[in-house]
Amino acid sequence: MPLKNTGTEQHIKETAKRMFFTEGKLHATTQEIADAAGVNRTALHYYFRSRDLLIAAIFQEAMQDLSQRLNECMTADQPFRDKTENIIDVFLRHMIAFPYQETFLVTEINTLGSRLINNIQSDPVKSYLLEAETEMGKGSIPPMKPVHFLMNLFSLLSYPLIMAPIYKKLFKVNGKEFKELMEERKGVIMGMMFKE
Amino acid sequence: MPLKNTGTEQHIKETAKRMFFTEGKLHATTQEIADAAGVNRTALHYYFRSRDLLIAAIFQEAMQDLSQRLNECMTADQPFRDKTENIIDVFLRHMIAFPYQETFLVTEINTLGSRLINNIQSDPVKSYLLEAETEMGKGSIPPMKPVHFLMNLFSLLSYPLIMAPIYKKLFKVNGKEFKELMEERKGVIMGMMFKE
DNA sequence: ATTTTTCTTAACATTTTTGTCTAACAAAAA
DNA sequence: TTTTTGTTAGACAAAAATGTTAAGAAAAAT
Repeated sequence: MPLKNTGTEQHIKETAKRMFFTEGKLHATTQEIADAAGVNRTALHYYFRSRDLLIAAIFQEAMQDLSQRLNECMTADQPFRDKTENIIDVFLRHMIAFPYQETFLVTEINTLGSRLINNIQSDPVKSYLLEAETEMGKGSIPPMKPVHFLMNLFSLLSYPLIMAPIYKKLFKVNGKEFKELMEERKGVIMGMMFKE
Repeated sequence: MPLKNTGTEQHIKETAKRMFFTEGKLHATTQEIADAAGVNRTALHYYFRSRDLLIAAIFQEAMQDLSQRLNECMTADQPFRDKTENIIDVFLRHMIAFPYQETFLVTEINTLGSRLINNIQSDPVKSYLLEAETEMGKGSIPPMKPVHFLMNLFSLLSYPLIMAPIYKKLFKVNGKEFKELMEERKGVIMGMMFKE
């Protein structure tokens, strides 16, 4: 089977991801995606058959990507503090590049139903939660239900980037200044999560 | 000029808000909104003229509501700790009822442009940030740029509720259990924000 | 080289969504 | 009452978005 493979399929998918995950344009039409990718809209149907299937493909990959990142970070063979620091690094970098990936996922789930995520792997998270509990016993992090610890961590990582358009106005900072603020977040978050 | 005012206009707007802000159905069509409101779709055009104007009205009110909440909370005449506790109460309650209001705002800004929010009031926030700075001097909260303190606060408040559909699966909790977790957040957040 | 397959596009068709028009009806005002 | 005004619904129209077909170009295989 010959495959010309000019990379158009990947290119379309990546362009769509950029619009959804990076630019936060959750209402993007097939025409807008095709235009942004610099291809005829038919190409989009040639590779994905329908808009819904393109969305489904993107959803699955985003879910897969999230699962894998969680997996790798949570089950890494590292001391708890290092592991958490790595989670911050990895997720913060990801949020800077794709701030609306989770928003996209949640929006799709809300419109199509939560059965879309029955394949999510919760074991790696569970093991991290156990480690957090142990750590609380040692006293290096304040005692609370481990899920709260994890929600706190992800909240501090993610929310400011999702709210960027509003925060920029509210704090009167420009794009560059906001970016600098985000670079400072790692230190801030570590300070919040661990007793210094 | 007689105004029959059967409440239909308000009812349509509230239904639309419920779909957008509470259910997170950001792609809702006029037909879906009309159906949910139990009115003919024409009523929607009669009162709002077009879909875009309905969206614009909802956007403005949501923005207004956010501004006002910020204003009232941030400039209340209270000691800093009490004030912060009140912010948590008010915003947590709001997030439980309308978890996707901010998401809606940001999505609209991303599609229509950030000039939509040039009327946002940043003075009340500024005064709260100054108070936070004073408080850091006193040592009751850890030293950091005040904006980080505020972003931390809002993150801890908001993000878990936005991610609810994913977190329920990831933590294997049902709706009731998740709701209970959210009720616990106030204490958790206070513990995170203030040195105990 | 030519045949086959993959890829890309333009033109067209269908479906979905939005918007308009008119008639019907009710309630208030004249 | 009748006239006017506000409100609702049905039918229709227009626009927007999605989907299909057919045909040609480019690459791979024979």
